[in-house]
Amino acid sequence: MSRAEAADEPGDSTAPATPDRLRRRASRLLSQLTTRSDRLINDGLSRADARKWHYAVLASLQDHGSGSQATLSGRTGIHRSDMVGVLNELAERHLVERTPDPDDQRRNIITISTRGRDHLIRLDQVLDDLHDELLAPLSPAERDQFVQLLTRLLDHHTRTP
Amino acid sequence: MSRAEAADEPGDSTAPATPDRLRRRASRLLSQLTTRSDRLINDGLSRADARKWHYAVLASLQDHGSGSQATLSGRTGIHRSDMVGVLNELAERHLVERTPDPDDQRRNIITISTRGRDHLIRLDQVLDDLHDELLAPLSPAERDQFVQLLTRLLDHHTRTP
DNA sequence: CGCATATCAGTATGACTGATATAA
DNA sequence: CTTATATCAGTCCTACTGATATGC
Repeated sequence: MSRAEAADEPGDSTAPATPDRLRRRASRLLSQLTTRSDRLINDGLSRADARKWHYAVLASLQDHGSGSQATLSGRTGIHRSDMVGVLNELAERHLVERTPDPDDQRRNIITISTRGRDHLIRLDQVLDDLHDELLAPLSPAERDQFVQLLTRLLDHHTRTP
Repeated sequence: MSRAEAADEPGDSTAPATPDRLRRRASRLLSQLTTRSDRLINDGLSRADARKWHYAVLASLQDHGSGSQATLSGRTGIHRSDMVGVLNELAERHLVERTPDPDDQRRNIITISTRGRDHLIRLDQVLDDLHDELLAPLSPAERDQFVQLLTRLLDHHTRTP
């Protein structure tokens, strides 16, 4: 708890209260890091003819089974109105199938195809490598803790909007 | 519930090693958390007639002294072409002054005003509260570690693009 | 000349809003 | 009549690109 900057003079010429206060703001660190993270991931995935949304949908289908577009929207965090376009791209590549739900004519049931499963395996490998690059400076234990902290924060702000 | 989301029992042979692999990807956690963090910060700052860029520029001026727009751009991470508009907003509010550099006619020297210093103090208080909300689920020690991990990652990716 | 600076116009992206048709 | 779903059109924000005028 020893903060070496307890005494600062606001009217003084050049005496910062905290050295580099900008660099300590979690919100700024988050958004700047995310900008770079997103670029890294997007570039890497585009080399595999994919986007991060593709991965999210395919992984969700694989891990939690088929579902309507609204269901997938909730699972992946992709907005309902953006889901249409993502599924169009996935269907074009024959990675998912979109069939009308016989029980509810408003819904489509989205199913992952065999090709989709294969693709997902590749994307998981690509993402493993990319995350290795993203988290390069951290030890395995630190990576775990980082993910854990992020998860707790996100959960908190997801349930408490 | 309809039977559309029924196949979510991972009892088959291809059960995922980690349940919910989507939720473990640091890149996804980062971008989703940043979305919420940005919204929190933007909303809070807009109630104080400010944006996060305003804070970045004012804090940079206060902590590192006056400088050209290009200098500020480097310090704050705000893109050169966006700096113009930010400084227009700050100058409108008389929080900074933009004077031509006598030594180099291409440059403007940006200086924080007394009013700007006062405003910065307010913004720092606002941001303290907002970060308290942002980091609510974490203990003080965890917040420090979170900031530390983010800093190391960002530094790595800033110096190694 | 090449280079840096400030400025402006425009792009690409992502999250989102609002409206609509359809069906429950 | 109200709600849910899928879809479409368009908004707002942010980071960025490219071009230009000017001065070093």
